[in-house]
Amino acid sequence: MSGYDIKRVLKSLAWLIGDPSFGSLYPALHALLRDGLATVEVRPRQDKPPRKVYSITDAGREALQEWINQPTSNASLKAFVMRLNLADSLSPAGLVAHLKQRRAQVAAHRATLEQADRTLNEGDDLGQRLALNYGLALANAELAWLDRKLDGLSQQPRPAKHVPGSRTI
Amino acid sequence: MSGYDIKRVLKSLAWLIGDPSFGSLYPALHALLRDGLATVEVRPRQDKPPRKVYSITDAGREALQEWINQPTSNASLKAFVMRLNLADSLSPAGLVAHLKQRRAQVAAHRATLEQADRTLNEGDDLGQRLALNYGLALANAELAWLDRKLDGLSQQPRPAKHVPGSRTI
DNA sequence: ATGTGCATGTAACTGGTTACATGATTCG
DNA sequence: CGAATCATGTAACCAGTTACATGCACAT
Repeated sequence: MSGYDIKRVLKSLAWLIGDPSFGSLYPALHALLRDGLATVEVRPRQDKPPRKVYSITDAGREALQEWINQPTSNASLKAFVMRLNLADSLSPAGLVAHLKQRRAQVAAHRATLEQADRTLNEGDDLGQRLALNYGLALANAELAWLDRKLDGLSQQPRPAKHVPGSRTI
Repeated sequence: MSGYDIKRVLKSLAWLIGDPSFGSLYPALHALLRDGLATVEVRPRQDKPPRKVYSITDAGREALQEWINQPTSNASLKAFVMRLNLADSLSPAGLVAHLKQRRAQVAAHRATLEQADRTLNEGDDLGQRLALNYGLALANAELAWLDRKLDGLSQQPRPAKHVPGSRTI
């Protein structure tokens, strides 16, 4: 993809992972080139300015794999979605491990929220209770989603062929 | 509260809003003092190091109100939770407005996710589809939560007295 | 005694944003 | 014909983290 393309994809997930500026994206791409993790190919087009199409190298794939596999101690939503987005590069087993890891983290997080909710006595700060309640709702929704996906993945580890109209995912 | 107290509260919501380091928290507190938005009171304690208890000033309250009221163009989860956490400082009507604003933003966001989901054809990138699906699930959960809260707030704008065992929020 | 939690701070570094700069194309 | 979108980049600035520095209290 080109830098612009990457920006567009990231933008579509802006709610989850934010939307990096070109001022950080292009330098990052240049750094990848410098480190041999990616290559560029300048594609001239009719009546259009040429685009710079970046491709990942073997070294890049290796580094990516390493990044994906390193355990995320912090339960950062952003990092999780980024990894999810790159799930292709994971083996099916790796994906399951990733989801399970996330599940454990969210469950732990929910426990701390519930703990905080319990210690916060009735009369207290409405705002804090609202925020806590919100967090719990989101955590529960995420756990439900993770369980659904994990269930689906364990039942049919690799959907051999696409059945028209099934829309699994 | 003291800087340490603030850190603890923020930490309990780390999943939602992250957990700022002391290296940013203390300087921020000093800046508030400098700008007259807060005051400190040093409270010496028996057998313990003194704590610096910060209090908001009228000017600070004003600035906070301004911050809360300014429309959040970016649907940042972090900013939303922060505002939620400070809902006390809002009038009940302000809180409702805030929730409604958020509802509109999340709905818009869900629409863009659905759009992206539709354009992403079947065979495409599993990772991207997973991330999109995840985003949709979270968005739907949040919308449901917002609707529930908005419903509750419109029915009893201000619960006059606490009824034991009700646990509304 | 040693480590963990309380409690406060500073300085170097880093990663990111904002603003700037350029230029072609497409749409109303 | 001007505005928006495509498309790429650089430089100044800023907000935050990491690492460092200090010291007391409490539990194992």
